[in-house]
Amino acid sequence: MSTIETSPPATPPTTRRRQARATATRTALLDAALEEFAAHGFEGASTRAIATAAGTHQPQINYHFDSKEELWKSAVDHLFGRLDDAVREHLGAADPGWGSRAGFAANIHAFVRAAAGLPELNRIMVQEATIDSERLQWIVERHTRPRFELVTEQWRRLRADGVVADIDETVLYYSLVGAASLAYVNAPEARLLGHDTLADSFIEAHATALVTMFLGADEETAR
Amino acid sequence: MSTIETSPPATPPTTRRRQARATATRTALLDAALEEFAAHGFEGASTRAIATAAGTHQPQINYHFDSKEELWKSAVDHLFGRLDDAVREHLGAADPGWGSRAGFAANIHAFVRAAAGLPELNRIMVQEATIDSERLQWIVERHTRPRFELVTEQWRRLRADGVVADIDETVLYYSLVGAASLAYVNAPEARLLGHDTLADSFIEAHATALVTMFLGADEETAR
DNA sequence: GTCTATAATTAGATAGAC
DNA sequence: GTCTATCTAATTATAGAC
Repeated sequence: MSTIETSPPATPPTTRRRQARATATRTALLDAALEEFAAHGFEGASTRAIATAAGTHQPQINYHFDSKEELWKSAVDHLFGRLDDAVREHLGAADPGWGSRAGFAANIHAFVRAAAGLPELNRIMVQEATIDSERLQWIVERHTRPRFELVTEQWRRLRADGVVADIDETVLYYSLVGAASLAYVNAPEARLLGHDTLADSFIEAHATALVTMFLGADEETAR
Repeated sequence: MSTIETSPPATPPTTRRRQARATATRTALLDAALEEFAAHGFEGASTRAIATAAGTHQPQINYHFDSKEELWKSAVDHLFGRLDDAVREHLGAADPGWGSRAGFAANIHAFVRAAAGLPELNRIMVQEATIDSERLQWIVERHTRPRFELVTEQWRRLRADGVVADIDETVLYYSLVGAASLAYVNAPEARLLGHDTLADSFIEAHATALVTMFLGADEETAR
């Protein structure tokens, strides 16, 4: 029927436009919240400042997210989604998986580049992980634990097969994540020291160096 | 003269006791401030909570330190002093210096152990380094830059001599500091994941692993 | 759904008694 | 030097007009 291309009488254009506007407000609030939470921590961030940065007013936060805490959770979920997207993008179509030295190396490379592009993620993580709280418990069960289990499990296998160095998997996890993220978490500090850690040349040198240090020289290449 | 062992008339015991009490209050406030600032960041920390944790009242902070900002600076100075003490202690009497592989290794080992014992230090650093501010500029010029210059200068020399891997010194600095500190900064998170990163066994395995990864296997030992 | 106005709480800092 | 009481400003959340 030809009524398909006309707007349904039950939902007039004004409603649709209002919904689109509401979605835009929500998105703007999420983006602004990420920056504020990353810069000042949950308790130090101001909902007024977030709303102003999003170009709207402070009560909109309670309308769209109920509370400051729910806004934070939504922002963190959104951020981990972007991390997964970025890692997948950097891995490319031919994802080699984690089960070999080359696969683990590709994932380190992709994670370093993703971490550089999303400094807010590790800034929020490091600010929340310093003290036990309901928020930390929420983020650990929802986001950290699955990733921790994946990396440590794969390292354990490679280690058992003698492919990588004889290093405890928890030691490996925190050393690797710390080595991969601090240069971007502390980018403002590095800039004051005279170094641009967000430059492509730094990121590439960093990723390559980490693969060499954590996995050793590639014997395939050495032959 | 025998008057030496009697208390001087100009400074009666009550004054001395009051001064001792004041020093105790100052110290208690500094210790409490370190925990609060490390846990919640500068803006999230409450001077009321700090005073209560120190067993005194909130106006004492303004009396002893003028402002919240001055309290923070005093706490950070105190903390870096403790870091230097801890590193010196872990190095022991026979400090080999930085100028050789063994010396660099000894300093990595000592820094890991010191970082594990002072998690507040890297927590405060990572919270301040995420955004440019007057506090960040203060801490960089006063504490970070001298340490950054020392480490990168020594690495540059060892690298030029072919003693260590061909890795940029800024890449090395942030990878090393990040790898050495995250397990202790994020100790509450690790505990929720079921791992005690503050245990001696973890610290020792961690320090040994970092030396191997960043400096390669010791050829002296390999012979 | 968005706005203004405001309630209720908490923040850092100050005044003044002792 | 330490305390109680309080000031001013900022916080999150809510009420109600439009």
